[in-house]
Amino acid sequence: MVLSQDAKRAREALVEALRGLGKEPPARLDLRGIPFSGEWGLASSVCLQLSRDGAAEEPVPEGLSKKEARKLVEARSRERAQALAEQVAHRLRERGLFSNVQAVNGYVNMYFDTADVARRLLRDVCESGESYGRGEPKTGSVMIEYGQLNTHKEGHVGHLRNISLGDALARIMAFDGYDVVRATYIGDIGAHVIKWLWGYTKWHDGEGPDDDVGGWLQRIYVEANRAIQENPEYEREYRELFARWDRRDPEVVALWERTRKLSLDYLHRLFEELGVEFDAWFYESECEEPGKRVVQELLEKGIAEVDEGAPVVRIDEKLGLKKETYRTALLQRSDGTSLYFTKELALTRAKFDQYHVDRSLNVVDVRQSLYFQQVFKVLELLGYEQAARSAHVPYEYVTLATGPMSSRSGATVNLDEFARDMYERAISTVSEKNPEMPEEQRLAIARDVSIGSMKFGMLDRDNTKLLVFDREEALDFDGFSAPYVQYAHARACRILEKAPEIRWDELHTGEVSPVEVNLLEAIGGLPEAVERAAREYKPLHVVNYVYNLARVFNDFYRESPVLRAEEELRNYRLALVYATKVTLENGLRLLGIAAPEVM
RNA sequence: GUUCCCGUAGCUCAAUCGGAUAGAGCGCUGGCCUCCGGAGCCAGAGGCUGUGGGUUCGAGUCCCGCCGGGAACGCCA
Repeated sequence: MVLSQDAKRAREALVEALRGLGKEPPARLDLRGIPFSGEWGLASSVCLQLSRDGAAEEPVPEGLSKKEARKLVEARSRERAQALAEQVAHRLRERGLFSNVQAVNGYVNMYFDTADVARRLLRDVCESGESYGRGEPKTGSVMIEYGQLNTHKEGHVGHLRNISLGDALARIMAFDGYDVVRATYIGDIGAHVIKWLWGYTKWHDGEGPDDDVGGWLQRIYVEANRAIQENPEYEREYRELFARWDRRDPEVVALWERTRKLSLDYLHRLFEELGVEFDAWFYESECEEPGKRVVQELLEKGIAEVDEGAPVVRIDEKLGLKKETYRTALLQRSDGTSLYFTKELALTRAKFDQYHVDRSLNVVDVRQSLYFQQVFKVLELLGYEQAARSAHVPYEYVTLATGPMSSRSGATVNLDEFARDMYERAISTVSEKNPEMPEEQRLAIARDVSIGSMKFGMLDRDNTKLLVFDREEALDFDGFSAPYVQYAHARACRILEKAPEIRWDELHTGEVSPVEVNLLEAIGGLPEAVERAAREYKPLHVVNYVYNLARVFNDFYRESPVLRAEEELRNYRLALVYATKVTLENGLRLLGIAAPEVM
C-alpha cells in the first residue's frame, strides 16, 4: 500500500532525527494526516509528547492558583515542543526526504511530493482493482455466527440489524485477510415451536401459508402464545403436546418436519434477497442430545456440580474470583430437559472439533453478554483454548418508538413488509429520475437502492447505540444514506463511460488542487478503514469511510471538470475518477451493498 | 445489591493509540440546472460534549463521584 510505505519512511526519518538530537522516541510514534492544509503529508505530535522532559527544572512561582500554574506549565511545554519540532524539522529538511517540512504548534508536518504520491496511489488502485484495500493474509480461521432466526416465526427488522452487521463483518474480515467461515444457527425447536404446532393443530389444521409466509407463521404463533397464556386449559394441552414431542410421537414429528421445512424455505428466501450466504448451517434441534453429553462430561470431570437437582458451573469459584464476574451458569433444567445453554455448549464445541476453527465470533445482541462469557469460560475450563480467543460481538437491539420489539406479542416490523415499502419507494424515485429507462433496469436499480438503504440504516451507528426504528427516516433516500454513496459511484461511471481510455503510463498530474488532495487522501484510506473495522468488529468505520469518500468526490465533481479539461489534465482526472469508482465499489461491497452504474 | 452500555447542535448520529479549529445528516433560512446527471452542491443560523472532581504538555475520548436513560444477573431464548 502506497500510504503505508510513506508512513514507514516518515516514521524512520523521525526516529533518526530525534535520536540525533539525543531524544529517545516513544515506542508508539504518533503519525496522522495534517488537518486544514490542503496538501499531502503526515504530522506527528511526538515533540509534544517529549516536551515534559525538563519541566521539573523550571519551578512554578509561588502564589499562583492551581489553574494559573497549570496554564503556565502548558505554555512552557508548548514552547519546548515547538523548539524541538523546529530542530527536528531542520534535520528532516537536510535529509531531503520530503518536499517540505514544517514545525507548527509543536507538531512536525512532513509534506510529500503530491504528484508522485498521486501517481503511485492511482496506479496501485488500478492494478489492484477489486482487491484494492485487501489486507495481508492472516493465520488462523474464524467462524462468524449471525442471522440466528427461528423457524415458525417471521423475520423482522430486529433481525435485520443482526444480519447486516454479521454479513458486513464477515465480508470485512475476509477482505482484511482472515480465513472466515460464515455460520448461522436456526432455532427450529423449543417452546415457541411447540406452541406454534399446538395453535396450528387447534385452529389451522390443514392450512397452508399464503404469499406472506412470515406473516402467516407469525399470526399463528402470536395467537397461540396469547391463548396459552390466558387459558390454563390450553396451557395444559400445550404441555401435553410438548410431552408428545419429547416422546417423538410420529404424528408430532411429521408435522414439525413439514412446517419446519416450510419455515426454512422462507428463511432461505429472506437471506437470498438480502444477498447473504452461509458456509455452515446449525440447528438447535441437532444440538440437544450432544449438548446433554457435554453436560455429562462437565459433571464427570468435576467442572460442573449438581445444585437443587440441576447441573451448574460455579465459574467464579472455579476461577478463584472474589468479585461476582461470571457468576454461576445453569447448564440444564433439573428435569433433564435442555436449555439454550445446553445446546450452545454442543454448538460451540462443534465449531472447534468439526470445523476446526481457531475462534468463534457470535454476533448477538448485547443482552446476551453475560451468557456468552459463561459459555466461553465453561468451554475453556473444559480445555478448549479456542474458547479463550472467541468472543461475543454485541450490539444494541432495535426498538420501536412504542417500546422494545416483541415477537411474542406481535409488536414487530415484518421484514418482507419493510422491504416491500422500501422497494416501492425506490421504484417511484428511480422512475421519477429516469422516465425513459426500460422497466427491467428500473426495477434492478430500485432493488439495489432499497436493499442497500435497509442495510445502511442498520450499519450507520455504533454497535453500542440503541436503534429506534423510524419508518419514515428509513425511507428517506437523501443525505447520509446508501443512495448518496451509490449516486457518487453512478456519477463516476457516467464520466468514465463518456471518456477515452485512460493512459496509465502517462499520468501527468501537474498541480494537484486541494479538493484533489482530499480525494486522493480519501481513496488512500480504504486499507486502514478495513483494518480498523475488522480489528474492532465495527462495520461503521467502513460506512463512515465510503460516505466521506463520496462526499469528497462530490466536491471534486463540482470543482474539477474532467471531460472538458485539456488532454493531459483530463487523463489524470479520469484516473482519479476511475480510482474513486473502484474504491467506492469495494467499500460498498464490504457492506453488502451493490454499486449500480446507473441510477 | 452486583455488573455492563449510553448521554455531543432542536432531532438522529460521527469524531484514529488521548493530539492542532468537535464534524455530518434531518429540520430551518437564503442561493445554484446554457455547465461531466440536482438522489447533488453552496452559504447561514445552531455546541460550557449531562454534571463535579482527578490524571496529562494536551481530555468528547482515560480514572472516581453524582444525575438521567437502557440492559443483564439459576430452571426464558
